[in-house]
Amino acid sequence: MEIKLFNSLTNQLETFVPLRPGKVSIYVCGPTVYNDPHIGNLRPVVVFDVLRRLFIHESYQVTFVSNFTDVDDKIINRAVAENTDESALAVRYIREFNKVSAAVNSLPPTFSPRVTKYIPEIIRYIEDLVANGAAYVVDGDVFFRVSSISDYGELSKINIDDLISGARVEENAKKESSLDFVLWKKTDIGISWDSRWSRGRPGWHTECCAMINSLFPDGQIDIHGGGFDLKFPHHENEIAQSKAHNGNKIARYWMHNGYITFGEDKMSKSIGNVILAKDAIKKYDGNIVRLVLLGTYYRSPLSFSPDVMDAAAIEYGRIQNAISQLAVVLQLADISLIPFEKPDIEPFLSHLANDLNTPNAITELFAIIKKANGVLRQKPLDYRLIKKLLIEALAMLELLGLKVSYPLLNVEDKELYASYMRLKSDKNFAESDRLRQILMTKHII
RNA sequence: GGUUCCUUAGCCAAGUGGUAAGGCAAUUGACUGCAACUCAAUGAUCGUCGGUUCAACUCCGAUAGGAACCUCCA
Repeated sequence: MEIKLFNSLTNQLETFVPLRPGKVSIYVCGPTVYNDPHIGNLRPVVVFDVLRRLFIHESYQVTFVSNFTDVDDKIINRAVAENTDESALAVRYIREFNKVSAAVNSLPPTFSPRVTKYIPEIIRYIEDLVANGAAYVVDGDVFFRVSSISDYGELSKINIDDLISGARVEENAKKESSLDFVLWKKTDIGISWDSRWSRGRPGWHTECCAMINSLFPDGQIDIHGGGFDLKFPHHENEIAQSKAHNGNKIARYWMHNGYITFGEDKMSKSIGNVILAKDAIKKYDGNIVRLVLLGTYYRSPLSFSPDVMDAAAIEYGRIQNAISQLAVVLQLADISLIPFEKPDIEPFLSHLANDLNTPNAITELFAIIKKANGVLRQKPLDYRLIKKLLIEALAMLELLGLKVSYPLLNVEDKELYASYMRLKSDKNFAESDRLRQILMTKHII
């Protein structure tokens, strides 16, 4: 199936064509690990996981990379404040991030590189840039020379002159131009490494370049993803460095997910209106959080509120309930749950393939659920149809990454169910209600 | 100051130049021994004002309101 993606670089919907046939490389900018992740951090985790699942379904061999930024001022400051070291702090929040990612059923990345493990690669990358004139050294700091490349601003669509005139940035006297950004920062505070320029640490923008350059041929990938806020300056600067270093734009397709808002405001650590991922998952459920995150087109802002969560909880319950009933009915009739044919989920897939339109895809899922609930009430049960619907629904849920469970009945369960039905038709309601309670506890009805 | 984007029923949220998906809530029915589950029906002319067009929510312009980026941030 043809997969169309909205490319932020061209601002157009484009048909996906891989760099290498049958393979897809996806790199998603991961978190700076200085704090508990909030639900906004989870949006790219879920969105790009669905993209990955779509590619897997379409028989691509997917390499999925998401990094951890474990060198950063915030980490250093926090480590100092907590009287611990950066590494311990980073490890703690990496673990926390992995935990909530797993809780929303996102597949673990193929690679999860950490900046601290790529220092030699980063230094080498910067050395290359200095060597070819794209970077310059001033007093132990290294800056990227934006004027050395063409079309700076092509991703964020920012006009360089406007950027310079409208800059709120405090001018750094060391830089040749206010557009130039730091690649290596001389420092005597916090974690640092030796380089030929100074003892210091890398700037933020080089890590992704160095990692991608190390992990992929020609330092080029198919899809680079992340939040909208990374477009500028982070991704713009990645493109700039890669142009200077490898002569390419690092990625063919750039995808940016929208923010999660709370009320009208962006949910942000600096505003302090965040809902932590672990709290949302604890209060509701990873599946429900995931359903909320997929209920809105990934490029649109998503408003998060208790109302939205409650609605999703009900929706998820309905999905779960229908799946469970379908599976039980089949088992009571001793029909295998193993698929007899490939599920036909064409409309669902085409919605996903249309730039990951998960809201419309979910609508297809609801259509199946509604149909199933009707079929389950028909008098002579149409087992073939029931099985077909179950298999289709499960295939959709797998692509969305939503987990549902259904009971597996043993002989005892089936006998219990039969007794329940017999007592009920005998109008022995006292006893049938007792069995019903047991069956309900086992989630069989 | 510069740039980009958004505005669809009570809430969430898709969408196409030809008279608006879906979900939650609500109301009314149906099913039912009771309950749970479930099903059906009912609601918006798409911020406002103009323009283009045979036809616009969907294109263009203006206006109001909101948001984001330009500084660490998914």
